[in-house]
Amino acid sequence: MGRVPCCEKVGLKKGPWTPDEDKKLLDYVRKYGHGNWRSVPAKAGLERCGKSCRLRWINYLKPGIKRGNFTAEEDRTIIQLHALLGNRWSIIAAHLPQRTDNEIKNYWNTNIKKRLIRMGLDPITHKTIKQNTFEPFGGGHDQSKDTINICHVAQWEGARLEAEARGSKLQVGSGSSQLSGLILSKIPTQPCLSSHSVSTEHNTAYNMYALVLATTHDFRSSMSTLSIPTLPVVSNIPQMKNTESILSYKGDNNVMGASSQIKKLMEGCLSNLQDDDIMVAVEAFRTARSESIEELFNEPTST
DNA sequence: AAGGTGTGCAACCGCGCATTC
DNA sequence: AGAATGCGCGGTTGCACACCT
Repeated sequence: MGRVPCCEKVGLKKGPWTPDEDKKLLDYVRKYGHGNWRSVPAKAGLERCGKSCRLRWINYLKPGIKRGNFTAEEDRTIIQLHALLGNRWSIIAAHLPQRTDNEIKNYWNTNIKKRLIRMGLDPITHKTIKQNTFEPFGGGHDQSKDTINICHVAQWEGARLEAEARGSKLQVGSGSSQLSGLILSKIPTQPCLSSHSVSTEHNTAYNMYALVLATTHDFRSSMSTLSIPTLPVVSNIPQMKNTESILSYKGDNNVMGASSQIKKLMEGCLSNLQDDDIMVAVEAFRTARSESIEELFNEPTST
């Protein structure tokens, strides 16, 4: 059975909202609150889908929304959080309280992404593009390069999942601001397979940051954020001798297979997470200062 | 001036998750 | 337990405007 549409779409208006519609929605929500969004259009006298009303309210009408140019500080926060979280716009937006996820997403796609590309950085991994070449499999590529890339992706994914987990926690968090030794750590460029020789380029250019949650202040590992005692499963990734065993690399070419495994195994760790971790990390991140990000902001924004 | 192209952004769509019944 | 429902998210689309030729 297919999914039932969120509302009866026949006869409903689509497209840009008029000032009159805005006023109706604004007046209604101010008076009664939105309650069940599906019922809002009828009650507010709008010929719109409830979903459309919700979107309009969240992205435009809700009080306290800041519009207009992003500040350099906001830019930094977005870039840093994106490096950690990927396209988790809602979580990123949670750290820019007056901005909406939609606005941040648009800003990323139309502005920051292009600037990163122009600088030769991959907007997804934030690595230099030339070292991030996932060539089509079976296309006469260098296997050792692929292996290294896989290791990097696995490291990256692990780090990202940790951060993401904290983001999720934050979203539903209770607001406690007690710190638990959260630090920011730079993941080194250490090759995962010692038998392979790795170019200096790989070693110097691969700067990946991750949030590290340590339950004690005894940070035994300065080598990798993924070697955290409280996250044993994740910590295994960089040391894996046989990456294919977890990545299903040749089987389905899907590195995300590792992510889902890690994700599942990490679930048990989430209960230890503290609120506000992300914000603390962002502050730490700002202090740590990624060279490439600094470079980005030294570059003129207009061409 | 007119047509083509690029850009930015608001809004839509479909999916997945959570909640309710 | 499972279907129905609602919400939120991320990806995508389409329109309006700016700029170029």
